[in-house]
Amino acid sequence: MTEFNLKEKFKRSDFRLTKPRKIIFDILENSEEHLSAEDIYRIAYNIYPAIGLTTVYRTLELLEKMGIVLKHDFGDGRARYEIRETESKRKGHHHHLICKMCHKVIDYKVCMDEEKELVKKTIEGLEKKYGFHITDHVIEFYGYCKDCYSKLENQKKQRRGQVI
Amino acid sequence: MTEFNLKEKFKRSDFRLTKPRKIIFDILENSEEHLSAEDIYRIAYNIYPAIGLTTVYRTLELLEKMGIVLKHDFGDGRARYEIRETESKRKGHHHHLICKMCHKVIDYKVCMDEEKELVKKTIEGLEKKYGFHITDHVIEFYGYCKDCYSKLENQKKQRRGQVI
DNA sequence: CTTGCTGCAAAGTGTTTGCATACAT
DNA sequence: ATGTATGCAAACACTTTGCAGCAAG
Repeated sequence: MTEFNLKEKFKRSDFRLTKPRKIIFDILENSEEHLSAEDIYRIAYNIYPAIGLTTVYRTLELLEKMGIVLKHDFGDGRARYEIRETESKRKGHHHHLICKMCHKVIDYKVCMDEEKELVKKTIEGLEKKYGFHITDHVIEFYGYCKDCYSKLENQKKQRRGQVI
Repeated sequence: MTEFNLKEKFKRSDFRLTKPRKIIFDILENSEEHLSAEDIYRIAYNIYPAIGLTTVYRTLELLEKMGIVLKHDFGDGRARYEIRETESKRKGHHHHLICKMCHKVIDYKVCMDEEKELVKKTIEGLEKKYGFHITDHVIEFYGYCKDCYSKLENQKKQRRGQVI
């Protein structure tokens, strides 16, 4: 059985359960979003204005090293953090669909057993072949969302118009 | 038939084929690595010391927008660029295996038709469901390479030793 | 009490921008 | 000739570090 409470998990570790950490854990556990350090800082600040952005960065770094949080780069110039599915009651395993223009990210649930099976097989193969110890995988699809795609098409049309 | 020469492709476009661009194209076409802007700048500098790092960034941005180059973040704090397989005689379609500690990246070729089929099916499903126009996908496995993994294990042992 | 954790300010680092000049077409 | 592309320097934005004080265990 997986334990879904970061605070519990932390008490059992050698790290200290401080006020800033408690707040950051709550935010991560209760968010569906991909939060940046700044996002988390702002939310935390409302609860506990004494908190510093540095602490947010340091806590996230710690959580990442502990394998509790995943750090992503979706191309908008800042790292985004997300709690792992095994640590969250809310998030199941999912992949990402990312707009290269507005950087919107859609989580989509993986339902196909076929895919899970294939990923498992791939991991086994890679670990054997390259001697890696694999802990995570990322499957992401990049492109343009509906809105940005039509903007793009309009731009093309306009450019053609100017040339004529 | 795909055209494998960036310079040719560029002549047909509305952009100007300048000396810095020629050099950057050559570097990208002839490299097997995932180069950073700085890497490319250094190689280019040896051929043409008048080149500026800014130009490298701007050229890479342009190539990315044209869909000729892929920009990656492997977690070492700088973007890395790689020519697309359709633009290169050298690189076939591949995915990445990334060490979270030393940031080494292994390219592995995808041979399984099963996987290609699944990816195709997934893309079609996502485009329909979310109205996205998908242009790229990324499949990456993260973990620790053999060396870093044993370093990690040693650290754990030492820490246990200290506690006793 | 001990020492890990915190917040602040400052430094660091990759990347982008403003601008006058050079150059491809 | 004309307008795009360039290189430099400066600006930016996110992230990390040094340090003295605070507080969890």
